[in-house]
Amino acid sequence: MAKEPAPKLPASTRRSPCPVACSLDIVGDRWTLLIIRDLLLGRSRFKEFSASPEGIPTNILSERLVRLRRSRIIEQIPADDGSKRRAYQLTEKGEALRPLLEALRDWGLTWEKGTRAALTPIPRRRASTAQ
Amino acid sequence: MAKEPAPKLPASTRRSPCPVACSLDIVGDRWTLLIIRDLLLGRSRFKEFSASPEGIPTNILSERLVRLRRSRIIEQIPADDGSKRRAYQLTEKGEALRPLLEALRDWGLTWEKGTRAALTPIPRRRASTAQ
DNA sequence: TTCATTACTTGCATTTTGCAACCATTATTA
DNA sequence: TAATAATGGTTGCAAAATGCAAGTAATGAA
Repeated sequence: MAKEPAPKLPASTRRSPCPVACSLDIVGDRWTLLIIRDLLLGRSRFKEFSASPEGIPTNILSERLVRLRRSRIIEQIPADDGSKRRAYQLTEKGEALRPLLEALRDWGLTWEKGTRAALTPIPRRRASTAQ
Repeated sequence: MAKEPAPKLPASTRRSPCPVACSLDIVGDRWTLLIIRDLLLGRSRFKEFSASPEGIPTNILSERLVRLRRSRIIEQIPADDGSKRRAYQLTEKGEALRPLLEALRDWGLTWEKGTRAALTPIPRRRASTAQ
């Protein structure tokens, strides 16, 4: 990871106690929610996030994954392909962002011409269900 | 306004046709949705946005207001205090962001300790209802 | 053991942010 | 009416974040 982005985001560094502002402190940038989107779509590996059409730079992706793990929105699990590599998956806290992503999707579909649905409801996967 | 931020945000400058990515191109930063929050709470003047506890810098606020008008999310109307000054209000497209803000609020309230509700449902105001 | 892939890190140029100061109108007051 | 204050911004600049290309360490495959 490139640079330490503050130890744990303690409540004292928040801009205000407003839950909207607080949520934006955590997921309010151009890339973080795209990673969440990919996870909701079933993607789980660094390479898969990197391959998404928006083309997130690898240094940004790497830093965001660290930040998301610190915020307990994602966790690392053993990859289900038998290799030693690890995969990412949403925690319960991360899964709870689904309505937010759906709201973003619905607004975009309704008000911006030329967008096409990408975030369809997919079956939830739960931790330790390595299937 | 400080610097022209691209004429109209034509579809061709989008990172992808994904409606989530497209929405984030428009409202995906740390400040824009706080302005929308304030508008949903009934605030309508530059000074009121500026006075919110998160303390948005005035140059950022100014640039975001221009951008939001370009995206037809807000519009300027005559202030309802009889003065020559103008106020901002949400368009229908902007009001349609309400579920998104509610999702942000709910997630913050549930998962981040120490946040307090700020975005409560308030009666809608419609354009040209200068009351 | 060599090569390819994955999952990153590093360096650097460009862009955005944040802060403080300043300025032009509009409104208030004396 | 003149002076003063408040509103709604700009401007300049330092610091931080972003984006791109290139490099690297640790697997995994042949």
